[in-house]
Amino acid sequence: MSEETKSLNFIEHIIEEDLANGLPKDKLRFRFPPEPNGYLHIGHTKAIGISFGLGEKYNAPVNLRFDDTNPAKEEQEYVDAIKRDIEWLGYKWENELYSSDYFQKLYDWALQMIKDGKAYVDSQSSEAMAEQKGTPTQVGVAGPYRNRSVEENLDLFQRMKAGEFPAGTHVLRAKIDMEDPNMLMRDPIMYRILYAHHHRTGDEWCIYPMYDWTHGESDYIEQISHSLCSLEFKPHRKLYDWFKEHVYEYSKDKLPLPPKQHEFARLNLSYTIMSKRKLLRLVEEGLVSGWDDPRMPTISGLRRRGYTPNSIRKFIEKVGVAKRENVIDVSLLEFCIREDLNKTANRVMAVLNPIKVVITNYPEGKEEWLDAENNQEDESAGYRKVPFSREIYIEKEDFKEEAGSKFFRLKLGGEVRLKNAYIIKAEHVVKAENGDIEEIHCTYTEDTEKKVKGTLHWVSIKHAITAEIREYDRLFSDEAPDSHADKDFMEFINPNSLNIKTGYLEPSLSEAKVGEQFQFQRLGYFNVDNDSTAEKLVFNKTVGLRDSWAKQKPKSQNNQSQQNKSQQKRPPLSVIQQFGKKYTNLPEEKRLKVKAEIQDLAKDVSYDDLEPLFGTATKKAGTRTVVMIALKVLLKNGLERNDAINQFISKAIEDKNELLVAEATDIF
RNA sequence: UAACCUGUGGUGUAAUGGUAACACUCAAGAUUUUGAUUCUUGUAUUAUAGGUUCGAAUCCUAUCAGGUUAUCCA
Repeated sequence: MSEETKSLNFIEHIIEEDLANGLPKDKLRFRFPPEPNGYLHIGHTKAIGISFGLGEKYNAPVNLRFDDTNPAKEEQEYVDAIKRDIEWLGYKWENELYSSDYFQKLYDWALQMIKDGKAYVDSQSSEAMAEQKGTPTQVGVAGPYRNRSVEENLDLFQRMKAGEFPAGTHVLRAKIDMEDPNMLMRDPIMYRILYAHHHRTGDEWCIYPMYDWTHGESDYIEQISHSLCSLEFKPHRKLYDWFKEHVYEYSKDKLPLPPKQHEFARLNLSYTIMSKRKLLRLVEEGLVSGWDDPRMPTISGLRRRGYTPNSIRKFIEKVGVAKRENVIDVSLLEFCIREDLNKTANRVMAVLNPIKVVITNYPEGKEEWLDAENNQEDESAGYRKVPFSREIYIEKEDFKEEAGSKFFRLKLGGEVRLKNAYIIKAEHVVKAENGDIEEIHCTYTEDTEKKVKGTLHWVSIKHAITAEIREYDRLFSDEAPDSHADKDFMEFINPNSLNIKTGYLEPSLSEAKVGEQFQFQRLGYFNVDNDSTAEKLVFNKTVGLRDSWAKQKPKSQNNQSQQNKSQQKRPPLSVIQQFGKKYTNLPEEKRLKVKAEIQDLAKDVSYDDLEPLFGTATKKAGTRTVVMIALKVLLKNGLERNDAINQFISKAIEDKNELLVAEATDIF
């Protein structure tokens, strides 16, 4: 029910308006139209989420339509993968459809267009046509075949279909306007000859319709009410509408609803690439193990990495829908998966960088099976037993011989709690000749009520099982790897995006099944990879836990430089101007604070920069006031008065705003 | 330098002429047998300049910035 109070995005506004203007609700129909030439990635999820989400919201059908008009690139493998991914995300399509189902209909309409003089066969080379097309700043010119007779066009087009011509010799073009400022309107190609085997129609056709001719008409045939796509199709809209208006004239009796296209900004994720072509390159050049490599932004990659459908849908919901370019921070995706897994994943203990701890006052050979809560966020998750013994592993970085009071973990002479077990105290260390610590000798107490600051996870060495642990880092070291005109995105590949190690896990994990998800306590969320076998467990690290301790350590270099950057970014005067906008509305206490800040900033402002602001509109009293404050500082620092200054001040004294008058009088 | 689109905290999204809000990030604190979770608090925003209006993020004009468009791809 909280849905009702949620604000609408611009597409929902459009739909609401259409409904208000008389579109019956049962005419609402959407579609998701992938080309089966690659795997779906997180960017597609946005488009999927929008169209299928709208379907769910309005209880309207959503078609899954494969835009399969280019047999050279498309394969059944991709159709299967796309269906699997959409299903996995939890969406249900009304009909599974293919643009290739409409080839005959499209062909019939094309014949009609030719008869109406709206299309013609061109027989030039693609180079010649490109030349005639002009450029964005220069209009195109008509080619020599533009005015062929209807009979000739009809004859040629039918013979194109019959396979009488080699590929590339003729095309069918819409006859629109070679001078249109929108280049897509300069007689776009509708059909080309292609002798390729189509994954559905086989060798039935040797002419294939182009995207613009196919896509909109497929929407129309399916009676899609709102055809939603990403921003780069905006210029296509004019052509979409042109085709639509013509076929509508031919078929309005049977197909009464002309669809409308609307465009939204597609999703970009920081530190990743979204282009299918580029993702394919990563696969083909072996930089990743496949389309479902856990580092890939593909849906299959995210699935294997341990992302849940829930978390991805939540992410898309949070990202929103609008028309401006955007780059979403990966931290939002990480937040969504943590939020989901925090509620559902059972907690277990695993040590990834082990160091041996010997509990000297615990009897040799003794073992205890202690109770451990599976998930404190979920009471129904229950308890399990974990074995404890004299020798355990803890993480290397959980121990320091000496450390300050901010280090809550184990140090010599210090006490720490072992999760689900006892409290131990580090007595001394055993070192190898090279100085490396080999063992930490501790004593334990059974008084677990005692208050200690730190709690560590651990595993009993005798009982531990081993597993391969795959830890991932971002695939690219650059925030926007494919946005550099002068550099190939491959230059930004992070060589350390995969780190494989052996982990020591509590024995309950020997039962873990492929796909099962856990929280390795204090480390992160992990799932069992497909590569796991009965002999060898393999885990993927889905995402780490938030770690405010890790953040503290590199503070000195990291944070400061970041802060400096943001401070340097804006010149002092523009900061002052910003203050000016709200200055007159601030509560007094805050205003004084701001004023002091302005006075401080004004020291770095030159008169030449300030003077233009004397001309600020009369009604913008706030800006004039802060300029006055800044001016005062400049005068105090030795600036000579001139006519412009005097005029500015005397005009201010006559103002109706008291703050401005006060500042001006003060200076006067 | 043609046409079209877009400019709201660091990031993303609301507010549809009437108190600029929500989420993530970041920071501080409380709780905690995970330095997690949870809770509280905080920093920070309408690209610029004019105009219309009692009142502008919203409408108008200009400027600036970014993006898109020239495959027989989709």
